[in-house]
Amino acid sequence: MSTARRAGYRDVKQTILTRVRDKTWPLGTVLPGEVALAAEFGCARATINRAMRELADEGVLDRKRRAGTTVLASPLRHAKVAVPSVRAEIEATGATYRYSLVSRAEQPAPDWLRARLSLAPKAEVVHLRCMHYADNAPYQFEDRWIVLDTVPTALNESFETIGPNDWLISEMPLTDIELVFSAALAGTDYAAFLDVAPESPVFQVERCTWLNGNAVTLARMTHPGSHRLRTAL
Amino acid sequence: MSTARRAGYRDVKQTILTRVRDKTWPLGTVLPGEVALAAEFGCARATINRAMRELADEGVLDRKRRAGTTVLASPLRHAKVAVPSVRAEIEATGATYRYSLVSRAEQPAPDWLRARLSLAPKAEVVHLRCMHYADNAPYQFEDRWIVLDTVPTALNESFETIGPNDWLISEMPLTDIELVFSAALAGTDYAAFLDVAPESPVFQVERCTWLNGNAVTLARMTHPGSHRLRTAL
DNA sequence: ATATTCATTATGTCTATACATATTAACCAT
DNA sequence: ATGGTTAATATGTATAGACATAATGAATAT
Repeated sequence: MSTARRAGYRDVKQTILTRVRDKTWPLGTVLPGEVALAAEFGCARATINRAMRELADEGVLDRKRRAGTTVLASPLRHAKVAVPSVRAEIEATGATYRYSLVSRAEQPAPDWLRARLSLAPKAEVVHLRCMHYADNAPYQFEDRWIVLDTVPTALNESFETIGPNDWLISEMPLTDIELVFSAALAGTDYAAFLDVAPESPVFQVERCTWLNGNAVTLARMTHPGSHRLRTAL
Repeated sequence: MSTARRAGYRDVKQTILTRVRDKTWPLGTVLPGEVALAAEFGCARATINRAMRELADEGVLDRKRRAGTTVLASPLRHAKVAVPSVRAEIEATGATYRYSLVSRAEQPAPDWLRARLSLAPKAEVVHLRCMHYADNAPYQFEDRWIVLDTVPTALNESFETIGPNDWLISEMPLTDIELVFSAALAGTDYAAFLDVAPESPVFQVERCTWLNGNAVTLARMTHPGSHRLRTAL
């Protein structure tokens, strides 16, 4: 009558999750060991192991050798933020993407940037300013600094037809990303590029990327305040 | 001479990652099958499987039955955003946390909220307005709506000493979260609470949470524009 | 009391094997 | 050509058994 196939790791995960959610196993509970659960579910220890390991990866459980598996405090502490390239972000909405280079300069890294990225005193960077349009409406103004010590090939690239983000993705491996979100006022500079009033709010995302501890690039991306970064999980 | 223990799944992961990064296996490459790699690394197929599966989970590889495993475009598409409670967020910086309830009202859900959370026409909500201080300086103004159909116990809670977020965490399980980040102007209302000028920018995070498809609560959290939400991966 | 040693225990990882399942490519009939 | 059937194939999942490793707590020595 029932569809009871043997329990797979998904079934086990689901059941454990339910028991955590309905407080059958409240906060801090140490769950039965893998062998015990394997007996209960009638499956192999490896199956229980995978279920519990994945729940631990997802932040639901905490596992320690010898100590056993415990229920963690807040089941949902983390959300994933998609970090698509602007192009992908725009094209995903069905709009037409257009890129335009505003300026390009090779220069010594300004002090604030050296401090921010822990650069050497005489580090050189390429500073780009770019615009990204969605259906010809201003979508994002991008201030981009690329560290030449880490990415020397940036010297030979004009960035007139390809955006720095798309170029870097195809050119450079990355190991770390740091994101900072904040709000600011448009001011005269951004206002002109984004076609909004200087006293209107703008939404900024700063993205630093690193390769094995060496700074690769810093991007400061500015959107009209009406822009919304949506994410789920 | 070499420390060559038998390759574990971590070693396999590392080696594959290196080959992806140094373009030994460029974008779109279909990697050798699991059996072939198992032979190369001198380990069992399950070991290769785990390594590749985890890399797929991390967004480096794409796996399809029969089609094989391919190298994905952007090695870092997702970042995790920590969603701590305000209290934890403030106390993590070493500052003293203070909470204060501004207002509390039980009312029918306004139209925009009903639409936003897909509520029934006659749904009732508790609307709270709260302030969170770090070292007695305004840190966050919180507009909070709690859906009474889903959380009836909110009726009996005054929220005068405990913030709605802390209360909900201890009270309710959650299954889904949606976050929206944006920028806005303070305006007279927020300005007074956050102690900033009305024409200054504010940073807003809207958080909807759900339990099995039923809306639990919506929080609109407003910070002074200088606030920075930092995240890494 | 304090430190050291050591057995115990739960998880961590690997192996070899088996069967399931999605997808493609080749084949065949129309 | 077109459409449907089928076999081959790579991954997906499960199994039992084995050994590794970290953490605990008890027993022991200082």
